Amino acid sequence: MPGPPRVTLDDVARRAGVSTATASRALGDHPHVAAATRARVREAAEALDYVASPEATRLAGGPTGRVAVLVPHPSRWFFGELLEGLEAALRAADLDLVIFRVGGPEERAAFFARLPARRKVDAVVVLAFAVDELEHARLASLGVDVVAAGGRVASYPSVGIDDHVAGRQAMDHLVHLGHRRIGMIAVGDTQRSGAGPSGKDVGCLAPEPDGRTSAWRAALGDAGIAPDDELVVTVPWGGEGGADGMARLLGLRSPPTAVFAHDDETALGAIRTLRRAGLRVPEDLSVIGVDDHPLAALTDLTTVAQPVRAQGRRAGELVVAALRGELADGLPPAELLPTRLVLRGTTSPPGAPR
Amino acid sequence: MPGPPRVTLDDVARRAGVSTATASRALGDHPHVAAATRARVREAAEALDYVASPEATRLAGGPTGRVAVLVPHPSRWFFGELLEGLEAALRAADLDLVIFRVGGPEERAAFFARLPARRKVDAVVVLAFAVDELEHARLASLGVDVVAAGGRVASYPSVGIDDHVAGRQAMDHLVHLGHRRIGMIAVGDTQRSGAGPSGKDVGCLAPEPDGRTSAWRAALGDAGIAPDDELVVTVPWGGEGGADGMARLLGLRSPPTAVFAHDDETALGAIRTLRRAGLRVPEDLSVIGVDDHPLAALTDLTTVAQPVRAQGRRAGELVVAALRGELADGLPPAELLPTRLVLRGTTSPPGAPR
DNA sequence: TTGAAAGCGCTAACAA
DNA sequence: TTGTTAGCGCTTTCAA
Repeated sequence: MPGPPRVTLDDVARRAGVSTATASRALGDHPHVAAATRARVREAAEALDYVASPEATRLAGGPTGRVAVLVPHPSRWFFGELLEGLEAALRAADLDLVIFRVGGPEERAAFFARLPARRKVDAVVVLAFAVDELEHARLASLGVDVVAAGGRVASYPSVGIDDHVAGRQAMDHLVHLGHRRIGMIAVGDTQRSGAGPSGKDVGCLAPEPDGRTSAWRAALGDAGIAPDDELVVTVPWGGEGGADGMARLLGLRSPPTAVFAHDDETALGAIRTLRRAGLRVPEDLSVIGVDDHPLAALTDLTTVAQPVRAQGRRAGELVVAALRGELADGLPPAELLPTRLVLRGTTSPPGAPR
Repeated sequence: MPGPPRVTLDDVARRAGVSTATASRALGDHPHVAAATRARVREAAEALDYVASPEATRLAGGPTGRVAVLVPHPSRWFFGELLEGLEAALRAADLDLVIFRVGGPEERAAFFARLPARRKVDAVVVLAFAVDELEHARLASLGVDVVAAGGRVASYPSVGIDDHVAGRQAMDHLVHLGHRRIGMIAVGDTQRSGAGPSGKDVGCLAPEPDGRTSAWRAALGDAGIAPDDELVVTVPWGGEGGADGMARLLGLRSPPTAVFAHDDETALGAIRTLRRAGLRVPEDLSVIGVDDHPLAALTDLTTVAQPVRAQGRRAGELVVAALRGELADGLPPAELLPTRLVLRGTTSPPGAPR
């Protein structure tokens, strides 16, 4: 690996017949550079295929041009979509994305203990997880901008959806269909690192603890139905979790006629359990999810769609704005992107003719 | 954003009572440093919570400590898994992962034209796509090590599976069940950027053009069945593609009794079409995929499992070895990880009693 | 074994 | 508007 011959700013400056200082200014779009000079420098740079050394740039006081992203589970569709959107927005601004996985509690603790992103990035994007007090302090110690995507974190600018509204869209749909006994398969927040070091978990830094579940309760209340907590089961994320949750609901003395699953993958798991139990969806039991995962369309799953990639993209734009110092002071903005009900084939009125 | 007070090597050296040169050597595990001195420096660094500035390190001639990964579609399970494995291996070696999306032809062309990774990384990992001659040259111009994961690229060290073997495992299973008319839903290689600039596509740099399809042909041949090309349909990647492919196969004068889908998501799409057509799986038609996607277990899909995350992890290890100069010279190693048939509920003998 | 000193390539005062 | 110059924090000769 000999490496290509390095073209330096000196080379460019020499070719353009100016000093390196002028060359630097010209390339950096600084004011006070004659248009002709600027053009000449640009040409020289172009001709020489010049690329500034990011290291030297940074060392001399510039930004790193890098953004860290903290992602719990890169292989899940939701996070992958966020990542795609984020990458696109940052790439457009010529920023590089450095990925840090913070999945399980150990990985997460390791990240915040060692802070491997230290001194390496201009900003950090947190993907869809609650940040506790200690973590918040560690992040602050990086001295860089922080943005949250895919979930709200009160202390940072963020972009996400309103989980309560999304939940209401799902629940209201079921209620309007005439269901009165509606189950909920919630997903245990495996993201939480547990209670903080002080023993108290810091709610104010966490995303809405349970927007979708609170929507379940509220929708029932508004419909004059007394919420039966027995109908809420909490499971680990994923299809298997959904399958288990559904099994638990079916084991109730009085099972629900409809189920609101935290997300599409959980919903698909629930449907598997129903199929295995010989129950028909939606004739015997309706199921609705959240996300509009590609497989939802494929499996004809009724769901509440959320624009995931757009959340990532918008978060990237917030990062760019923050780095330009264009973010308004005061309360960090919390942008909520719209969700919408997508009617498909897994919901129908209760006891509908097969 | 005031940023934290920066601790420099000078601070560490001063605290340890040595020169920066010695401190640098001590921290960098160089020879010719007294054990006691080394310990003292280490302590000082620890106490001061010192982190070397990567920029300064690099500028002074060290490595960047960064690896670029070129990924076509971050939101797909397969790529997400590769990413997770890769990140884990690199993180263990204290290397950062910078992500570059190279999805569509434009993005891809843009990447290779601008080469935004230039001067920023010590190595590049290419995730599961063919690299044409021009791209190969551009990558070489980076002057860094290149490793391929999730697919073979002849000129680079790589880790993947043997697509032909995987295909045979699937096909042989169907053949052994007694199927003689077996369809194949292949996935169009949307990764190829098309013919190179010279008009000729460079086969030698591409992964096996079609291991799974060649397995289809070979398995039939070995079973004494004349392959009918009509039974091979090529579709775009994804569930919808699979659904279309299946529809085309059903439209044949003589449809197959079993179908080998390129991957699980394609297979799931195919199954949807079958369900909508009122056909039972596997009684009327068997379906098998490749991957062992989490949803395969959930949907009881018979498949050929491949260890995706392990491929990513192993690729990361190859990168680390390469950076240490530990990679044997000569032919780049092509590691093939084992695949295995996972029997589930979507395959059965043809015309099996329902 | 350790220290002094010279850069690495760039940006940002400060002068001109 | 442009040039001169002094670092940014580290690694690495070369001497001691």
